[in-house]
Amino acid sequence: MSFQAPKGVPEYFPPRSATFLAVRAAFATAAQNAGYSYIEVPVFEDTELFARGVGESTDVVTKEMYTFADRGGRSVTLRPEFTAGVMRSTLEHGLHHGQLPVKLWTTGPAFRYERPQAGRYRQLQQFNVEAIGTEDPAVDAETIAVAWSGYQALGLSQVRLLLNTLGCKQCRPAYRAALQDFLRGLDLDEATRERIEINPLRVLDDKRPEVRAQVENAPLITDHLCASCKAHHDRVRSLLEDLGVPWEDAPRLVRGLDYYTRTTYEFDHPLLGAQSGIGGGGRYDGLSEDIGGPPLPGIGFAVGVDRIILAVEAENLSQEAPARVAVYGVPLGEEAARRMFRLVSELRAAGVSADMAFDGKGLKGAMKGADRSGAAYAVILGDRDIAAGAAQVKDLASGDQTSVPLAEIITTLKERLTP
RNA sequence: GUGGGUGUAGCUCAGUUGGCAGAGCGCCAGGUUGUGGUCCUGGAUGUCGUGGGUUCAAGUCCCAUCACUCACCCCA
Repeated sequence: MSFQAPKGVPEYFPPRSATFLAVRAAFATAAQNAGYSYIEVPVFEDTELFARGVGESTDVVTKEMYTFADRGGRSVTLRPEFTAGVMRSTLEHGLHHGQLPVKLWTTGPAFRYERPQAGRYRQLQQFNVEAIGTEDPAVDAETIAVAWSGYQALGLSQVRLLLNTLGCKQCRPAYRAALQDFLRGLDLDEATRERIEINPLRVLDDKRPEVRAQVENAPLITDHLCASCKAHHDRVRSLLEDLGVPWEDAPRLVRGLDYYTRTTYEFDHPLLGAQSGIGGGGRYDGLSEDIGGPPLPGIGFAVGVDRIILAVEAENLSQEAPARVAVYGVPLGEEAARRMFRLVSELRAAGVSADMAFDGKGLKGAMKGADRSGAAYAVILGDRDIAAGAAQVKDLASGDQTSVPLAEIITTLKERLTP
């Protein structure tokens, strides 16, 4: 076969795809339980939305976007993240004109043109939660709790929560200037020196040891917070404490998107190698205005479904493939195949999952199919049985087999399958 | 964008100083002509990533190229 999946695009097929759905379901349940509603937003948007929303100084915008001209000459971009699109949709449809906050969740693929590696893909699957129109630190803590319960529901026990604040429009500029003063005095490579001028906070997050050593004594935002940011941050932390969600203060934690303000956080998993961030979020109080909307604060997170799958596997939590069906039909001969096809359909209509052997398979092959389907019962039907007006119902676990009149097959199986 | 590693059966991988292309798992069939899962026996499947070079002879050595992969950077 001469085709292969595009570079950097992971695919999930059975049995592993079950874990994919389980991860989504765990977070969807957590979000729904906390009163978040589903929103479906476009996979591509006007390029300008991301440029302004995510930020011109970010790597995501400057070198990682899948941007192209459509046939009408418009520049569109496959979403590199969800928050800008969710905010745009909220503003466009006036969701914020009702009671606030607007609490939304969404999920699907996002796209970034990067060199793939373990846990880093060009098409990545995210699960997002956004609470728009609130400054209440309790909602900051709520979003963290929602993500946390998603991880818990999957059984992950090694997730670390790193928490920081980035200050706000009032206090960040002064801190930024102080940080730049400090960083300009260091011995750094050219790319990093440029970053000092564009986005100095990100230098703090550099993972290279030689950089880390030098920023050891850099001024920290936590020492430069205004009174309201400090109160906000303290409140978030004390609420987390009330909930029993453990966190680590990470005063050097910076997120890569420009819109973050105040609360920022990241979930890490120690077993994943270089790309250990399995989720991250924060407050984006200026985003609405950045894209031409009214002042409208917000807080939310994205978790990486692909990386969570890796974490689930690293902690050996992958579930065994569930039985595909409860009943499997084994027809012998043309007439039996026709009757079985209808019986299987009737079983499904009666709420009993069922499959059957096709292609005129022989008894041995069909029974093998029954075994692999994970079915609890096989229904065997041959000419002999049709003549007798009955089918053989075999309990595949015990091997016991009984003859059941055709008219009673469905009720018998329903009964036996009900615990 | 930068650097390292790896390409052999459907999958995971072995393949010696260059000398007949292999194993396990899976798949198919038979043992059992109406019975799966265990067991036994047998069977099929390869442009050895691709192109070139060296050699009597290349999976093995050399060059190029492509793909995959890990890491930097960045982020979910």
